Amino acid sequence: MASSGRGVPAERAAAAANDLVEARDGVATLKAFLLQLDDQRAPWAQGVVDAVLDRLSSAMAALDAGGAAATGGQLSPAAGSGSGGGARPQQSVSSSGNTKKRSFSRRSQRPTDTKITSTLEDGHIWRKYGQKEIQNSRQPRSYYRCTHKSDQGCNAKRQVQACEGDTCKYVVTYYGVHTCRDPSTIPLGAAPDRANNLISFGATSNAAAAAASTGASSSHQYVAMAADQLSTSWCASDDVFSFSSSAGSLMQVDELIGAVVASAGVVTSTATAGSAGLDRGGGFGGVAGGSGGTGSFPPSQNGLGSFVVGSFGSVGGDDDDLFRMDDP
DNA sequence: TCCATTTGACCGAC
DNA sequence: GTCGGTCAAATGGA
Repeated sequence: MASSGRGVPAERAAAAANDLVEARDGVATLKAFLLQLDDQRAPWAQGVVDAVLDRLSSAMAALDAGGAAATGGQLSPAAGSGSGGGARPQQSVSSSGNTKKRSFSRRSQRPTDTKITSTLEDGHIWRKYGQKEIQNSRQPRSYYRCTHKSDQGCNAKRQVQACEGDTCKYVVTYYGVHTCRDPSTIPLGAAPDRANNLISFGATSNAAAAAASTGASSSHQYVAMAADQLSTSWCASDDVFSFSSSAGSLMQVDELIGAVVASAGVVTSTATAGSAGLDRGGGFGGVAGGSGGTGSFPPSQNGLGSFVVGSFGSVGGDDDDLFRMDDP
């Protein structure tokens, strides 16, 4: 990419790569800190951090690979399957003649989001296609794909597994993004596919919803404002990660956020509000299900109802990643 | 009859 | 060789 004619100049790509390295290191430090937390929300926070790490690694790999992505690399989790629907290579019959034999790629996707929730509803319609007993886990894992896979080629998937400690809660891992256009799940109508650089926090999420619902053209301003809050309000809230009592942690997180935002270029991204590309399925605090407003699903216990949408600048990615920031 | 779920088997990644 | 993700036939409900 960096060397491509239409891509970012090589020197800028190198600088972005360096920033990504720093951001990744910061997230790694943050993760190490989370491992020491004795808080019930720590696993959730770690999941968020892992998702961030995945995205950063993906972005770095994309930069490193340069134009390799065009050669069919596995850097883009959604691109491989994409809107083409049945991109999965299938061999209908093997040498044995068993019609059940087939070929498919596995683990080619990175999680686009991971969250812990008390309900399986997320505003999207899922179809279960498998369940599996997982090693070292008493809870089976269920596999879902978007019900619109067949008719619209939507390749969004999710995995659901009950929490070990609290079976009333579920660990939901999302893969890919919804490309479907179900009016019942995407109330805002058609919109650009890559409107994924939207960040909202706290009360600002209302503004996000409002901006989105109205298709506001000032999305850049909104993103800039939200990004600013990312480095300030977020870290100051006890409702998020419960960091504020730990001396030094705030600075660490602040640096991390700054690095992530700066490296990913969130503020300067070409976000467009009011997009169907926003993963409202994962967007618990968003406008899922048409119930309206923020925090409609599930109700946020602390009213924070915050989440992050976007792939931190969409460096080499086109996923609508969503990192929920409210209390699980 | 249609559609969603269940479940055993297949098969690629590790 | 093991594990886990996916397929597809079987099953059940509307």
